[in-house]
Amino acid sequence: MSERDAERSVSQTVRAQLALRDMILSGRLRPGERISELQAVDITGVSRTPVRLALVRLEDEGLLQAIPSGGFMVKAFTERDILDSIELRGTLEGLAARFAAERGVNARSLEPLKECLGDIDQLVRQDPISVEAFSAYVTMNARFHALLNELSASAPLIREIDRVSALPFASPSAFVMAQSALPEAHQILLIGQDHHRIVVDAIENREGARAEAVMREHSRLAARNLRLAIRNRTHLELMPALALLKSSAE
Amino acid sequence: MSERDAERSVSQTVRAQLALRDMILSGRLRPGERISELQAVDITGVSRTPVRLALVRLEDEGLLQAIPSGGFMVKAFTERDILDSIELRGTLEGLAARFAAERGVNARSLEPLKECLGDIDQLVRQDPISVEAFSAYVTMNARFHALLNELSASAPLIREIDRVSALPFASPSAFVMAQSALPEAHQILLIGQDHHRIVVDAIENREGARAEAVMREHSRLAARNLRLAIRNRTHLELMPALALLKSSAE
DNA sequence: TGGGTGCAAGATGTATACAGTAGACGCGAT
DNA sequence: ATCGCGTCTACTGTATACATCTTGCACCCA
Repeated sequence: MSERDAERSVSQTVRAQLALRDMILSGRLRPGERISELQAVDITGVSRTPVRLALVRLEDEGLLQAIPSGGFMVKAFTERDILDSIELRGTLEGLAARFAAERGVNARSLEPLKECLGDIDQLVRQDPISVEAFSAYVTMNARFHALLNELSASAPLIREIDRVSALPFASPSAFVMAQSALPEAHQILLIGQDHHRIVVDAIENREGARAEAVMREHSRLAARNLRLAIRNRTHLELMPALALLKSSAE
Repeated sequence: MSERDAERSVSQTVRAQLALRDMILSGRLRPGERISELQAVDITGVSRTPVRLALVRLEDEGLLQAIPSGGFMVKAFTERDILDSIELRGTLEGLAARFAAERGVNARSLEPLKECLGDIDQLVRQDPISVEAFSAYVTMNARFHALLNELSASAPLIREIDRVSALPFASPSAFVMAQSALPEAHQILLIGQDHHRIVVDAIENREGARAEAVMREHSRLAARNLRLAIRNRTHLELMPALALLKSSAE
């Protein structure tokens, strides 16, 4: 399918949503700035109706904030908001891991997870790790987390995790690329992979508390990465989500 | 302000949303049933544009489910979904309590919470408890939980708690009224109030783990109520949310 | 009789016209 | 000079007309 066909196949609403999200995350629309519907029409090239739907969707995605008198503005986040969102994700993923462990999962469901574990092993075995490997890690890591969440077999929980992870700075892989520029990079990746291994082991042995605790701690690696990267001012361009930071030290 | 004025002052979108939500929760629209936009126009009396927005909002509220080929259907929930949602709320409220405890709150912020505690005390002191007192309890309980969540001072967390609690069967007071018909009613209320007291104490003493644990356990009272009420088949009409139950034993 | 194809009806997706309202700017009066 | 009022502009909220797509039913052919 050609790119043009693909563009035609998605609805105007989705197209508008993607375009606006891109504008926001790239920082071309600054936090606090009001987005008028007509302005959004100019940006996206679609009419007001789908633009309106896209704005509503971006609002509950958390990127926009409704103005009481009508309309929307770009939401601003504090560093605390970001750290809290990461802790929030960790808590939810911890709950998912606990559910999986306590309720038990059959051996076959664990197979793809272990396979994924092996794939990541191969990546982190390199020293130093290439940028391509980092990029591959982001993909595999996302897959691992998705598989893990599914093991909870809890639709309401998965829904909330997906929602929280949709925030650009709260996803499991948000700051992995930024981390690639840090001297501690390799070590952090090895620790993260150890967490992965432990949580699978805990689930297999039906150790709910252990599974929960390690997933919580796992999310704090992302918090650590964020703090390191901000303090070192290294490669802030690898973390586009930071465009949403209020009073940013950018 | 007259009722008619009030009706005029809210937008058509909100009015449509309220009308449709009412139809869903009252069971007049059955789980799995498709809601066409034109049908919704007939029900609400507003045009398709605001109806569409209302449907989108109800979707991310969790009451509707998008159909891949377009349109929406009423979402169906299993008993497990409901129990998981309650556990989910408890986990989030636990996190809020832990944040409050670990980060510390000044004495003045605790005052309204303690006041609320006292008000609930007066209610549960009655024996037996009148239906009016149960109704008042629902209000005070909601206030207590709201104040507690605010103590976390975490906007992202409060946002998620509000979202989860918006599900009609996951809110802190969802099954309190049903409980009013149970013989264990008074005892359960006293235990719940004890939890309230403990979490305030834990926050005051900066005992994060204790605050978190008690709020988790607190939510399980709701789960217990639900199970009791369903098994006893008592006053299912007091739990309109159960209209959403899949293959319900209604 | 069963399966496939085509048509029709009704649904959603989209665009646009119109109405109502909030906010800003300027002008006048005190 | 400052405060208040009025007007004007531009935005959002709403309704509706049009286009496209899905789906269900009927008919025809094998």
